[in-house]
Amino acid sequence: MTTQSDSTLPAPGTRSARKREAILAAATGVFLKSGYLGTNMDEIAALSHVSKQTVYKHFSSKEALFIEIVTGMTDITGDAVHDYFHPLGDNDDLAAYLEAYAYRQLSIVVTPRIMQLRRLVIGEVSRFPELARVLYEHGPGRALKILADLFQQLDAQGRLAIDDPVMAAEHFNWLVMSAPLNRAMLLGDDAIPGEAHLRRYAHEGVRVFLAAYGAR
Amino acid sequence: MTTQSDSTLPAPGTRSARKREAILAAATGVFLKSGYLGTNMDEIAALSHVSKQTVYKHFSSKEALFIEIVTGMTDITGDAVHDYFHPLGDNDDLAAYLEAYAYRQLSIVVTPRIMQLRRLVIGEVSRFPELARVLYEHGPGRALKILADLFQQLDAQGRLAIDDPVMAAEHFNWLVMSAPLNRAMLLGDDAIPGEAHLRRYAHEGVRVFLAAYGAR
DNA sequence: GGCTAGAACTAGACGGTACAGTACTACTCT
DNA sequence: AGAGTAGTACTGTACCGTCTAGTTCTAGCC
Repeated sequence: MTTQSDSTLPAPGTRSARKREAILAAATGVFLKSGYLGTNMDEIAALSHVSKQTVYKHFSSKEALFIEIVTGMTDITGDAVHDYFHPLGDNDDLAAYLEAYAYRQLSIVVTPRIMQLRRLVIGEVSRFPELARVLYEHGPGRALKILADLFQQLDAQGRLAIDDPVMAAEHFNWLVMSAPLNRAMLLGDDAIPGEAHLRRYAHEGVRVFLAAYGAR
Repeated sequence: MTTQSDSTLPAPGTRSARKREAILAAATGVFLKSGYLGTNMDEIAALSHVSKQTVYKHFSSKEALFIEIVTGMTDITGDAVHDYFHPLGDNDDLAAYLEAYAYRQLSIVVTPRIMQLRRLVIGEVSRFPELARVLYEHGPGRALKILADLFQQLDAQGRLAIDDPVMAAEHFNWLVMSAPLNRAMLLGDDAIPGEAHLRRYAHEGVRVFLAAYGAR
């Protein structure tokens, strides 16, 4: 699931690999701060304490470096949300289970770095449509698929009453995520709600969801 | 509510005013297509069949022109959503009323131009935080305020059962808007759902909302 | 350990291009 | 007549990607 600019990466731990990591780290910061066009390669070189030559030895162009960074962050974030996903046991409390899932997702996504990544990718949809598609599929798309499967199962078990699992997944996902996400997208990182608020969004979102889709 | 770059606008209908409109129209297209940094003033001048001198006679800088365009579009769109807002009569069907409101909002916002405006503003949050704040307040912020007031009234009338009107407004708003909005934000204008789909989002959103907040 | 060949890296200059905003002269609409 | 505009050259700056010459690291071998 990882993408790399070249077929050969330097062996980990070597000087080359360390430089490469330094470049990636610095470039990530600069791209997130200044956007694609607003970023210049001299600043990246300076910030990573590396010569521009070395930057171009590791990444063939500004565009390649940008793509590498965005896909990397996208992969890592998507994995973080779903890696700890454990199935629901027959005797587990459904509301608590959904709330825990909702809160984990919120607390990972509604984060300054990830919010800025979203802003960056959204701003570049026309220049890099493929990148935005990947972000959608590794983010909301993946979550929606998992939730739809889960809800279909729970419907079959009689624990939920669901006609259209995909619609239900969308409702669940956005009931929980939308309010804090959209606020933070436009109002900036200062508008990111604290932990208590996020827990409340998770709780109330699940409450509404179960009122509409709970087994009768 | 309208913003203007200078305190004096040319009298409408004059050559000056016509040129100004031509510049605004052309610049809108270019900014929406290429973003702030990706836009160049020569292209705007050429597209509006006007010399660069004239562009700078009407707008003091690229930044001023950009701000003018974004605030203008934001104002117009916010007004379009709420101008036709008529209050709910005592005997009107609540579900139908909410569905109509939801559909109107969807059909205005989930539109190539407005989606591209959102992408543009979101991508420039760090460069123009004030612009993003204005977009939030004239868009979601305004809608949330109106909905919260409405829900509070309906709760007092016993037609809804609502503890927290703001939370309810957020749930309503995003139940309806989020799925199509987020798809289109990242997947591009081709992913904008057709009318039938938008109606279904409005219908299902209202259904879930009423299941959770309907009077018992 | 010490030695060497080759790879990786540094520092900065440079070519080429793009572009915001200005200057200047001639034209044209009111 | 005179304000507004066209056309276009120009200034100054920014920046991607390359090049060059000199330096430092690394891996393998004695």
